[in-house]
Amino acid sequence: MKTETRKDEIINTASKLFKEKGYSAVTMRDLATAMGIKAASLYNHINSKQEILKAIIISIAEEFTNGMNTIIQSETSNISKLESIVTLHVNITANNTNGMASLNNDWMHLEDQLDYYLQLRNEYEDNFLNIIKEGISASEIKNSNPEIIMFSMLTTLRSLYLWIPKKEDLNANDLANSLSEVLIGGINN
Amino acid sequence: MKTETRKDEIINTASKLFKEKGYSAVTMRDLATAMGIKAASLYNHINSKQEILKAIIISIAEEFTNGMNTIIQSETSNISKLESIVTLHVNITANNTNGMASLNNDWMHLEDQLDYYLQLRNEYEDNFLNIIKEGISASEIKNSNPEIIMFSMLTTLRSLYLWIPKKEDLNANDLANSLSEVLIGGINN
DNA sequence: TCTCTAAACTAACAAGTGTTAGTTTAGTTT
DNA sequence: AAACTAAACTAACACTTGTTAGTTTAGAGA
Repeated sequence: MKTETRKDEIINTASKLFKEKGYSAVTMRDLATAMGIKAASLYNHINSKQEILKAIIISIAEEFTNGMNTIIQSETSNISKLESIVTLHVNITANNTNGMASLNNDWMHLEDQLDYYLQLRNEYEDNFLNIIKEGISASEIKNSNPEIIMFSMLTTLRSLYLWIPKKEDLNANDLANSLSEVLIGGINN
Repeated sequence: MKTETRKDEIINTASKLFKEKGYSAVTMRDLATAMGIKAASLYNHINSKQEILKAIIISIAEEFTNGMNTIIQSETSNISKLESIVTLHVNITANNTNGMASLNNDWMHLEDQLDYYLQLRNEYEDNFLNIIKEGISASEIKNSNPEIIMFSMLTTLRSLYLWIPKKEDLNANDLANSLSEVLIGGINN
């Protein structure tokens, strides 16, 4: 755990503000005020507002990609892969709640990195859907519309950032288990 | 079906733009361009940008409140009330996809009407949660954490606006049925 | 033809936007 | 003591923002 640089502090503060009002509604003066400095001083540490957004979103997106790659390479049942996906989302979200808000709500304001982000997202969803389809083929999962199953799971998981901060008492493992029960218990044969 | 006034056209166009980039990132000049007119001309029909947001969000929020009131007064099982909630979301979303995006993502930019919106939302969630709790008491529903069940259902339903436009071929009834199967089938005893 | 009206226009405003340039401050290293 | 460095500052820029005021246009009703 490296010590937090001033740049990291700025990015973390920005994440919090972006979560509350969205990227476009947060000005560099808002961010500076939250840091207790003047707007121009921010530029000693970062190059642009856009760079902050990119730093927040891309690193999380890559965490998801890495996690998914590990999961698809694992030799287990498809149900257990889905459980791993739930855990992946709970873990990533639990340690970067604010950043997840930007990933969900402000990705379209990425400029140079927009295409790269969309590529990662599409690959992620393709992998997710394949696990469900193979689960259905293997009779592990009910023969419902696989896209609806993925949609239902993924939107729930993507919204965790709204829910986790309200339940500080609940630990990540318990939450992942309860969620798996609700989300997967339902589609299990 | 009254004919659409110029004001309605503006609100509908605004909904579409707000869905794509969010309220704060859409300028009055963007909106005017999309309408094929100049920004100042918008003010012949509307009083402010804020009024547009209010018109979009509050009317939908009230539709949900009305729908929920009908459901809680109906004399059926709690499971069937949950199915009605799914249908309510599918129907409202299907005929105002763009508006649902603002309701989900831009409610915090409401000014005068923010408290009213939050009141409606809180009441809605309280009613939703009560149905689940009563369903558990009556052994209609698995004894899982009721808040997690609501969270899972509600976030899925709130994200329908992203999903419905991609599946024009699927009709609202089929979607509501499939969704109920996935969402409720899982928690049914 | 004259008047009315819906809906567009041009021009401008005051405030707010992201960002740059150059300077000051205070602590650390040589 | 001198030099360096991280991190703040003031001042300003060019541009964009929502909005207002006053004017023009074109079609409908009298």
